[in-house]
Amino acid sequence: MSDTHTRVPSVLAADLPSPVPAREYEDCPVTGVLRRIADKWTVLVLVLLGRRPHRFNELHRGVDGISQRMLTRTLRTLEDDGLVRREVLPTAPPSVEYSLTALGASLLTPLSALADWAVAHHAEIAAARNAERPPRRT
Amino acid sequence: MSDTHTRVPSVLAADLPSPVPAREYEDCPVTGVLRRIADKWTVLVLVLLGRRPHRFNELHRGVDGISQRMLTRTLRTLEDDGLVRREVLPTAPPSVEYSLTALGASLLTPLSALADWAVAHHAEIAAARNAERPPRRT
DNA sequence: CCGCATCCACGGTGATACTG
DNA sequence: CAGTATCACCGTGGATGCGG
Repeated sequence: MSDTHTRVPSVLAADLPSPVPAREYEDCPVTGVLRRIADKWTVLVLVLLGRRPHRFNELHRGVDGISQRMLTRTLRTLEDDGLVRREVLPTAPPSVEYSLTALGASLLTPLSALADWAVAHHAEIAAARNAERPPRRT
Repeated sequence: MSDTHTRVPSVLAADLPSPVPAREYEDCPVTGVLRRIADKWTVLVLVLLGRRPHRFNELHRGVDGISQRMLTRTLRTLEDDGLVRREVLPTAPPSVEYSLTALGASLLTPLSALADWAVAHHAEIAAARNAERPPRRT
């Protein structure tokens, strides 16, 4: 594996000029969306909601280790971004159901592609990370 | 758009039991890889290197706004994870060339899927974010 | 049951200056 | 040219307790 700077399909190779002007990366949808979902809990919540709607404490129990604060924050941000829908059910006491919007559901597909890559290659990354570094020659 | 918790293909829906045990998300390759590449500059550097190899200052000029410090850090981490290869060229003065490894190049494909989604939907996210919030009824 | 407020620790990021 | 070193800021996230 030596010459691997292949032509990349899709927007990754197509969109960015070089030098990259400031707006191209500050407003970069790719980086923006990535940072949006790359926090500690968002992906897991999306995955659970991708299976079926959940109530708040159901998610709280389902995502082991998450605090109420972070679950609330995560759900609120997902709701604000239109990825998750919040519905107050007329029960007693009131319960709240969270489910994916169409937008949120559509995100799961490309997320799956990245997930597959991660599952397939994370061991290689871990191996490379643990390998000895050659001395920093300049 | 009301009932959108469709069956999700791939590992996203398949792998995680509910309740999710701690190890399933702490070591979660998906979240791990996401957090790995979701910093401010990594994607942009990967994109530029996906087109062709670059020298250090070439990248520094190519990614407008990045500091020397962050470029060094980004490249070092990418190198440590086996996504980028660093080669010292026997010129005078010595120059250093960075290029993608096969692993790094393979990441660009799923990244493109997410990028396409981001390009297609980031406006909807922005619109939802700017919309008025209904009052928080409980 | 659901969510918010407060306090606090940590890491990512930036500005600047220095070095082989 | 290709980095290192130092200082400082701020957003993320964890713990705990209160409120509707």
